[in-house]
Formats: sequence, C-alpha cells, structure tokens
Amino acid sequence: MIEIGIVEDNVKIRDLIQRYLDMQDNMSCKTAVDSVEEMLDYLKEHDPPDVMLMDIQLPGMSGIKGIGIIKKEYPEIEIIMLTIYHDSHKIFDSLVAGASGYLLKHTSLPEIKESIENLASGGAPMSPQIARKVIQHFNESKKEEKPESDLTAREQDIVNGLVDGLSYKLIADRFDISIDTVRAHIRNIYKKLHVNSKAEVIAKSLRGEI
Amino acid sequence: MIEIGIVEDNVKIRDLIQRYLDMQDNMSCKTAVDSVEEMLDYLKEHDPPDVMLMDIQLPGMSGIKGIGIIKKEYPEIEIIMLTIYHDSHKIFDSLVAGASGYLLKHTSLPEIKESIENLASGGAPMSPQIARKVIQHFNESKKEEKPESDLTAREQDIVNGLVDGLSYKLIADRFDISIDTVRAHIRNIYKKLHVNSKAEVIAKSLRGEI
DNA sequence: GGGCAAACCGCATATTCATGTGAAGCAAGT
DNA sequence: ACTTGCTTCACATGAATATGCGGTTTGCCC
Repeated sequence: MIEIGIVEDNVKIRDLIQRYLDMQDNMSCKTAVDSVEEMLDYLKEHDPPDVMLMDIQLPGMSGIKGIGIIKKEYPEIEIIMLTIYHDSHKIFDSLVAGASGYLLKHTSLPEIKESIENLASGGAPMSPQIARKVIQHFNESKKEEKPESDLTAREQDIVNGLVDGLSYKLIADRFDISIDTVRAHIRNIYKKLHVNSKAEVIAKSLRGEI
Repeated sequence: MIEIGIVEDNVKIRDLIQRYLDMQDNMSCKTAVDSVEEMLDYLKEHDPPDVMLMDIQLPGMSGIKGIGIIKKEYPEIEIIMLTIYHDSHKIFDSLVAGASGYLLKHTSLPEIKESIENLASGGAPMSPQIARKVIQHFNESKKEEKPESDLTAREQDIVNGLVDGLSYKLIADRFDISIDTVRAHIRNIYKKLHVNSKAEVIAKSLRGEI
C-alpha cells in the first residue's frame, strides 16, 4: 500500500486527485493540505507518506522551497511536482531541490496513478515534454559557456595566468614578457571588464562571464 | 513521413527494427548501417534522416563520440540512443553530446515507434528508469559540490567575501570586525587550503573545491 | 602614408596583501 | 579544571598589486 500526501491549494483539484487515488486498491491518500507549512505541521505528528504530490504556486512558502525542507527532514519521501509551470527554470530548480518527478497539471488521473507506481519501482515520472526541457538544459549549459567578451588573445592569456593563481612576475615568465607589460595588459583588462582587482577578474572568468 | 536512420552493429536487431519501422505508414527507414563512419559516408551523399537510432557500443568510433560529430554537421537530426547501457555516466555523456532521447534495448518495437513520434512532437523519449538516473545526476552534482573542507562558518563567510571581489577592508566592514581579524582568518584559511593567495582561494571556491 | 589597435616596455607611488608574532575571551568537550 | 578550537584584535614588514604617466614597434585598413 502506497501512502500518498498532497500539497495543493486548489480545493477542487486537490479533492479530485485525493478521491481518485484513495479509491485505488494499492494506494491510500488521507493527507491533502494546501500549504507546505501545513504539511510540515502534519509530518511532525504523523508518519510520513511514501509519495508526495506538490504544487509550485502555493500560499506562503513556494513548493520548490518546500521540497528542500521536506527532503532534508524526510529524505525517504518521494516528491512529484504537479504544476502548470513548464519553464525550464522551475523544472530544473525542482529537480535540483530534490523532486523525483515533474508532471504538468493537465496530466490525466490514470497517468498520475501510473506515475506514482513508476516511482515505487525506481523510475522517475516525467512526461516526454518535460524530459525534453531537461535535456535542453544540458545542451544550453554546454553552449552558454562563451559570452564572448572582447578581450584580445594576449589579454585572455593573462587572465588564464591569473586564474591559475600566478603572480604578475610568474605570468611575465610564462609568456616571456616583462612584468610591466603584464601590468599594462591587466590595466586594459580591468577597463574592459569594469573591475579593479585581480580577484574580480578571476571570479568573472571562473563564472564563465569572460 | 518521418525518415529514420539506424546505426547498430548487431545485424539481427538492426534488421528487425528497420523492417518494423519501415512498415509503419508514417515512417520510412531505408538507412541502416553498423558504424558511425559508414553513417557519415552515407550522409555526405544523401539527405539526412529526421531521426537517428544509435547504439553506443559500435565497431570503430563509439556512439557517444558519433553524436557529437553528427550533431555538429547535421544539427537538425534528432538522435535517440538505443543501447544496453544504463549507467548514469553513459546516459549523461550521451545527453550532453546532444542526444535527444535515451532508450534501453529491451524497449519494445511499438514503444520505439512511439518514442520516435514523441520526438516529432517536441518531446524527449526516455523511460522512467532513465529519467530517474538523470535526476539522480542532478542530486549528485548538488551533493558533490561540497567536498566539505573543514572551514568554519566564519572562514566560509570570509571566503564568500573574497569571491565577491571584496578587499580585506570591505570584508571587515561587511561583518563588522576589524581588518586584522580578517587577516587572521585568511591566514587560517590559507593554511587549511594549502594556498597562499587570495586568487587561489577564489579559484578553489568557484571550482567547487571548497 | 596616416590612423589605429595590439603588444610591448619603463618608472613612480599609493594601496593592498601575505606573513610573523603575540594575545584575550568564550564555548565545548575530557 | 584543563585543553582545544573559534573568534576577536594589535603591530610590523616586505612583497605584490593598482594606477598614473610616458613611450616604441608592428601590422592592418582606408
């Protein structure tokens, strides 16, 4: 018997899902609340459910923040996001926060049921459209690595030296130029990047902002 | 009509899939080869297919390497991995390389067909088990970000200040302590991290090594 | 051939950093 | 009660950095 909890503020949707799931002979859904806060209160005094369906847009704490808190306290709970949002940021944030699945609200009741069973057998419920967004995220993070600043090749060399933790003198040695030249390049780099310390250049570079 | 190409070295499996797909009235599968190299040769002289099924373990170039090359030349081709490997590294590498879906070889023919149709409608074919692995990867990369150095809370504060590009003085102001205290903390941080410059601390931190 | 950007170099100065030595208050654990 | 570790602070010195000014050479474009 799979115990299910629901966090959803729309009463109609919540009741519908709860009734449907509770009707199944391998599931039990006794807990349906409309905020993360309520669910946390509930969990303090009851056994945690096996699976939790959670909305993102909720009164009070957002569902995404809720995932983190609930997962930290009760890591064994599997959380499925059930929401209208299909933008990749929300999907990504949810999964990083610890959600095990992500379904859109137009998902049919039998599909929700199937997803929960999926989860029990080690899968992760996710519609092909959502999966696609996740995959897109992989590719984007791969491509967006080059915001192409207008640093010259030599300036980029110097930046790399800084990132490697080298002093001006060592950078000068590495490229066989004088330390004053290094200084000159660094001045120009600072101007172009609108910074004024080694530290900021290194930070920018490692954040992929160069 | 969806044009499909197959790269698979097991002749039995290849023929089976090819015949089945070609039999569908909305699909055409005329191209089935047993290596990436052959497929590249084929693509030079023919129109590219819309969707490509690809194995990982292949004679010559691996399927994962093949994805990258094919996607670079023909970015419009949607590639579905069809393989026996279900370890998260291969899955992850494939998706990063540009695959749009990932199916295990025990997937039934109708499911393969469905997956291809999925792809055409903007989804990403992925079994719940595979999706689970992908999600696990999110959580792992989240956890593995903290190789837990033994920096104290205060020391971590100071590091954050450095990463923000602040000078000692500004860090002192931010936490309302004296600049000499900042120095003291930095000394300890350097000892713990085995470095001896601001630059290295920032680099380590942004690389996730703290 | 003039203009221009990039790479190169030098000198000077104020600020910031790295490092040493030393010490006091406080909380946690032995 | 004693040790240990974290946080706080001080004074000092040499090294490194940030920033100002100046300059030459080279290659490219109009």
